[in-house]
Amino acid sequence: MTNRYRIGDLATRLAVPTQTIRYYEHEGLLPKPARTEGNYRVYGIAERERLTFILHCRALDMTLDEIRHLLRLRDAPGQGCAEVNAVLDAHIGHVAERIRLLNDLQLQLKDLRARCESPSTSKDCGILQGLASFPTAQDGGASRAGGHGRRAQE
Amino acid sequence: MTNRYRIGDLATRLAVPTQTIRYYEHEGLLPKPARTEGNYRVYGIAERERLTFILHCRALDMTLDEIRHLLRLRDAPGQGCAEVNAVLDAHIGHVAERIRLLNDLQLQLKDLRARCESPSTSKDCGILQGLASFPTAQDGGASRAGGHGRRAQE
DNA sequence: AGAGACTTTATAGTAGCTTCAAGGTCAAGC
DNA sequence: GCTTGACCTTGAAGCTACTATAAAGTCTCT
Repeated sequence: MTNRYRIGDLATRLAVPTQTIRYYEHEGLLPKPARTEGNYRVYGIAERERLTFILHCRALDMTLDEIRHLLRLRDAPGQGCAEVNAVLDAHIGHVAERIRLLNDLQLQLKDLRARCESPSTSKDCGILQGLASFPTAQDGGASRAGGHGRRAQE
Repeated sequence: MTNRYRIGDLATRLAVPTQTIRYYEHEGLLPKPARTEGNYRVYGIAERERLTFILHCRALDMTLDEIRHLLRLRDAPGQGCAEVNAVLDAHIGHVAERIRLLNDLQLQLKDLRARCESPSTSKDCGILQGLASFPTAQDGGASRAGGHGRRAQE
């Protein structure tokens, strides 16, 4: 029976760092596991499935808060699942919004880039001038709400 | 002549928090400004234009590192501007990649969402089951490199 | 008994801010 | 002169979702 794992086993099997598992425990996404005599964490099938669930959600770019929410719903099997749909729909909405913002952004960037096709000195560079005088995005543009976070580990 | 600002004036005019201006100074994007007798920062037109440049770059979702790079090029007006083009092209590439990842994600999310159109109990919810058993994105999917950072200040 | 792989906890660092705390400065009003 | 309130100062902590490091303890094999 391979249904008892130490943290490293679980980490290897699910291809996630051990620290991340401990972090999820710290954040309350995973319960505090049983311990061996030597104080090592011991996980069973239930925990493995719970972690799999979490990792799938993360792969879909949900925040830990969204995942916490889904886990709570998952832990209440008698409840209706309308709320599950709501969480997912909200997430789909967030992603759609981000895509929209990034597409806007891409248009602006290409527009800017087109200002300097012919090499000149940076004193006369259409791009640098564009960045200095471009109309500030008052409310229609990407503003600073577009979000960052690319380059997680490039 | 309205070409001397205290930090609050500048912040109001460019619609950015004062702390952010101080932060950019700390990060070396803005130079250390002159001070009044009472140790208040004083800004002139040049600083205002520099900050405008920075804010436009941020509105285009560039990182502070990218902006630092562009500012350095801007401060060397005799240099060719091929490097400006390169920075911008790289940034356009980053944004394109993020859009691609998010589109993938959106497909997966909609697929998942389609598993639960009819309301049932969460014990039988197709979405929760899908999240528990979905094939883990080994390397082709969005994985965890897709980046976060949405909801900067929702 | 000792080497090496694994585990434990606690702490600090990442990006780009935002928020807070404790205090100093300045102009107006009484 | 003194107070009120708006503004400014610095420094430190908090946010997300980890990642990395350090110093120590445990386990397994020979």
